[in-house]
Amino acid sequence: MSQKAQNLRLRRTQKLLREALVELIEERGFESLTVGEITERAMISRAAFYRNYQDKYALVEQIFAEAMQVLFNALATPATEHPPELWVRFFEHIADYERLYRALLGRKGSPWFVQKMRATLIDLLKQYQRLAAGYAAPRQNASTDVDDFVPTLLAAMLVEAITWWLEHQRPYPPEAIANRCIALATAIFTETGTWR
Amino acid sequence: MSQKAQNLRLRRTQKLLREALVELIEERGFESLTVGEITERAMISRAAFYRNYQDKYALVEQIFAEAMQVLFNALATPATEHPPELWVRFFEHIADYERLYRALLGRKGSPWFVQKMRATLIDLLKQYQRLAAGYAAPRQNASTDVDDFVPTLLAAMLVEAITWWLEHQRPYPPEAIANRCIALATAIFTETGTWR
DNA sequence: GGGAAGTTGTCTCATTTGAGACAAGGAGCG
DNA sequence: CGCTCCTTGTCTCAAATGAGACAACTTCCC
Repeated sequence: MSQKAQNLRLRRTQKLLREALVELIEERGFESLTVGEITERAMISRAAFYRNYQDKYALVEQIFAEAMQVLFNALATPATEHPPELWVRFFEHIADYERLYRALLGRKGSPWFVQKMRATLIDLLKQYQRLAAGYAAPRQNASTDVDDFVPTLLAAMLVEAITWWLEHQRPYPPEAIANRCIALATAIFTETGTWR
Repeated sequence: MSQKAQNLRLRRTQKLLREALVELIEERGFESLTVGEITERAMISRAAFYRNYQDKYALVEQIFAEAMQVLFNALATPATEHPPELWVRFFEHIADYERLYRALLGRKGSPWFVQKMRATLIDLLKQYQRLAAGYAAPRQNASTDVDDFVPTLLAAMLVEAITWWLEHQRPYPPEAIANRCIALATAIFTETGTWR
């Protein structure tokens, strides 16, 4: 992975594939795409694709994993940040990768990827939940009472929020959508007693 | 040439270089660009550049030559076309390659390329002149009395027209600018007695 | 003038890629 | 069912590229 990252040819191949993928999803949707179409648009050989990826899903997974890495690095930069800032940065990240997320989550996107995005958000939400709980009132045995129910519903809500935001040409800035989502999340956490 | 054209890697390398070149000209101008900058942006190695091109001028020459080839193919498609159609197609071609020509001819472009463009247009104008003369009144010894003076001035005028058109966001369609240029050219040809 | 830094143009060798063929397995259709 | 067409996933060998070093040259700045 670190070996690959510094190899110009592999990075270039991946970049060309990523751009071709986004273009083709916008034109024809993800599910019906063939590996041959993607590689033709990307101007690389089909053999080179299969040397680097198992299938088109593996390509998306790598692209998504790298985007998440960028996000986590951005989130980790100032260590002493307050929780709300996290979600602003999250939506800023979404805005940075707008074309990618709109393609994958939108009408022509992939149910499979939507599911993947939800799973990632569930993890992020559980981390956030622990963090917020820690800020509010540190407990001795906080590690066991975090269950999946509320994060699962919130993740679905967030994916919808992202999709709506991107498909409506981002009607307001990242801060605004982040704050609205935080308000909703806080309400739900409070309501269900999971929060504080 | 025909060998190279069907080689995916060479075509891809050229395409990446062309896009990087246009981007960098827009940002920093042509003259001060280094080969290293272009190859870095294009995500290819400097060694690969020098394997395929002598220097950055050779790169521009190839890009321009291929654009001209596309134009000539477009011009040649219907053989029984009237002269005016030629210039409409010419400006349509300019519009197709807008970014390239704007970068190379505009403020951040290259005097060297402007000169090259003029030379190409002089050739095209002389062909057009012979063609028009042939349509109007075929002569026995038409090949000797075509001199360079009027084509040279007209070419300079055309380059200015193209540059103006592109730098003003193409205020009217190809047909309109073509017809205006034809009107001017006809006036000059008529005035100097070179026409008919 | 002279030194430092950057650029050019060239080279070699390891690595990645392209072309093309192949079997296997759908998907659509008569 | 059987047929055709397309896609997948894998393989080999030839060809292009990447990394890195190099001398020669320019530019810039002291």
